[in-house]
Amino acid sequence: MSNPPATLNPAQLEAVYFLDGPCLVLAGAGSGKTRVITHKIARLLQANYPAKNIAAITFTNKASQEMRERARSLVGPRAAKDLAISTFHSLGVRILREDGVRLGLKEKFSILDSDDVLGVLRDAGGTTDVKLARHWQWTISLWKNMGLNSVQAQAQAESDDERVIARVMGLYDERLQAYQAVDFDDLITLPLKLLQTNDEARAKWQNTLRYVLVDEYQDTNAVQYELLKAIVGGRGMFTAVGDDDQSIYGWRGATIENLKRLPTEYPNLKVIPLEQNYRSTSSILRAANNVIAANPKIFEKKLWSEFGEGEPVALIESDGEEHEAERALARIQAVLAAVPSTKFADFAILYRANHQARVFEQVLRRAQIPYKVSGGQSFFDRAEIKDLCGWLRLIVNQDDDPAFLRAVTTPKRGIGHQTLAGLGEFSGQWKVSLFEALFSESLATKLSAKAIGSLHEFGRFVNDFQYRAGQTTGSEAARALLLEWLKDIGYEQHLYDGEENEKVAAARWSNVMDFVDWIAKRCGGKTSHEGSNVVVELEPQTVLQVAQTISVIISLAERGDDQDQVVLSTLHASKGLEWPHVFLAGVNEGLLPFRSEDEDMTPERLEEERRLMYVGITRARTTLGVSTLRRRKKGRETIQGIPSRFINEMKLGEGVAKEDPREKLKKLRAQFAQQAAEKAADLKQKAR
DNA sequence: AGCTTTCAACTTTTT
DNA sequence: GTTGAAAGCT
Repeated sequence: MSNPPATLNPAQLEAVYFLDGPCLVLAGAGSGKTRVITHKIARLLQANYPAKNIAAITFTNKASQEMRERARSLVGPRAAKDLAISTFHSLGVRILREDGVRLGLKEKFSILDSDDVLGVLRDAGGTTDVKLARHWQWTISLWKNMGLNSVQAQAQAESDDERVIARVMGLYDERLQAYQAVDFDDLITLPLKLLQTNDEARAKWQNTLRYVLVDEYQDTNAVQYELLKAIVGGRGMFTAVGDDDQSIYGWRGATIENLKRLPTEYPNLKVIPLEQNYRSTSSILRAANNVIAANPKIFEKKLWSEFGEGEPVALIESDGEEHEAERALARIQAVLAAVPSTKFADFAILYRANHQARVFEQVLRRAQIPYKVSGGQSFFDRAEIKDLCGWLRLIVNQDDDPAFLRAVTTPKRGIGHQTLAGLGEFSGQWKVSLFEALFSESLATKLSAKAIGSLHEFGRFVNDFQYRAGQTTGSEAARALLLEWLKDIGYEQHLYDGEENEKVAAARWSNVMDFVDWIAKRCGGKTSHEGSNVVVELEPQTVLQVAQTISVIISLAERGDDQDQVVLSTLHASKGLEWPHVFLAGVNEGLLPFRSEDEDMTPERLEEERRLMYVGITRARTTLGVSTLRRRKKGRETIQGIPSRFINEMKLGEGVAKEDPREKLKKLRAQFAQQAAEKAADLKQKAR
């Protein structure tokens, strides 16, 4: 993290060196948990664990990449290569690719993303209502994450609504099975089922993943817990790293029970709290500790740091959203003016709900300050763009089954789920991709001549498009080809058919046109300006070549980490990140803690909201502004704003040790010097 | 009844 | 700034 200590502190050392049994590391915010995990990996290697038998499991790909990177720099590329560092889901993929056959899954099963799932659900449940289908999707996902199958869900359903969903869930799962496809939740539940029912497989994986480290353990849900237990077995050789105070995903199935039950299920569990913080000043940590003290504790823990008192946490009261945004801007500009080494990227504005970003965007734009809104839907996440990317993926790789499923059904071309189920069954049997299966002679035993005719027509169309895409270069020719293709598949019509609102459909079509331009531009041979300052030299390319690099370009475009921008983010999305200067917006009753009209506030909900506040506070390194509104808008009305109870809980007035102002200045200077040094080191690393 | 217009409300999200 | 729902209009 920010200020890595030269050596490990005593608690970290204990956590790293304890290899004798189950271990729970309670890693407070900014306490160097990734450091502990990577050092523990190094220690395990030293203790003669082969790299391939050490598993480190994270939740996000980003965390996983970072972990691998840091492990590599610690133990060297050779050893790091074999480490089983992955997310829960990619571990699930690995298990299913190797052993899914035992559950009747072909080796090259497809993984549906949540858009694909929505499509299957609408189809299986016989609805065009996207909102309803989303509701189903959400509920089914929660059930799967609680470890229920459709039969069990039916049994525990408490309302007609739930009974309907349980029935749809049954149809949905049947359909996935027929397509040889799984959804994200299956990536956990199916490996679990495998390990629970198949002794051979269990023995194999227990032997492969001999030591397991789990990051963000407080975010695990019921099935993830069971999966871990199945892997770890009775030996209990694992280290769980987490922080009960940062558990903010209860609403999506994560359960803090997983932390509570650990000491009971593993009586010899070693619990090690990491309380020294390497991120924030004492005044920030005191506010954080004070807030979280109001929550009931499972394990005692209190953060402290050696950075000195620092700036007091500022309480900012404003008259409304616009005023608040201006105050935030003023704070940013004040620091930028006072400390020349400060970058835009040193600032974050955090809020409870996405819609709060808008006002800040306006104000920052007006002030010409670059910013990025994290978590906002990217251009490439739009349904219409994903549709087209699906097609392009298919011409790049005909064996890409999810792409096949998406392309063959958008727009509808008389190939329904019966036909696809037959094709899926066949491809599962003969272990070929859906596309390969399509031209097989023996398909006739399964499907009607009409169905086969439609499939062949589709196959020929894909082949033809693929051939021409491989021949076409230059912007104009590429554009012409793409437009002709869109016309052939009737995509514009498809958009207008699928959308009640004509304006929305028109907006979608305009996105499609942007996408076509975007690809066509890349087929030309000119120099192009990508973003604001990066210049890319482009050789003339065929459409197919561009399609091949599309995923790489997208992931590059989506990252944009390296740009110097103020960050606007939800509190949820900010977890795990840090900034020198943080502004917490809209800290009002009703917003944070959030209160919904139709659900009453249980103590548990309030506690999770409090943890959210705690997460927000602990993102800040040097300065923290907590902002509350005296008046706020609710719909068209302006209502009185009540400061959040969390503000009182921070006890901002108390415990400020009076410090010699000269001493304070010295410390601030030292901190800025450190920042500058880090930046220099950072630049140096980038230069390499 | 089916259409348009008006009005209020607006969680959190990864794989 | 968008979206769903309810009221109002033909």
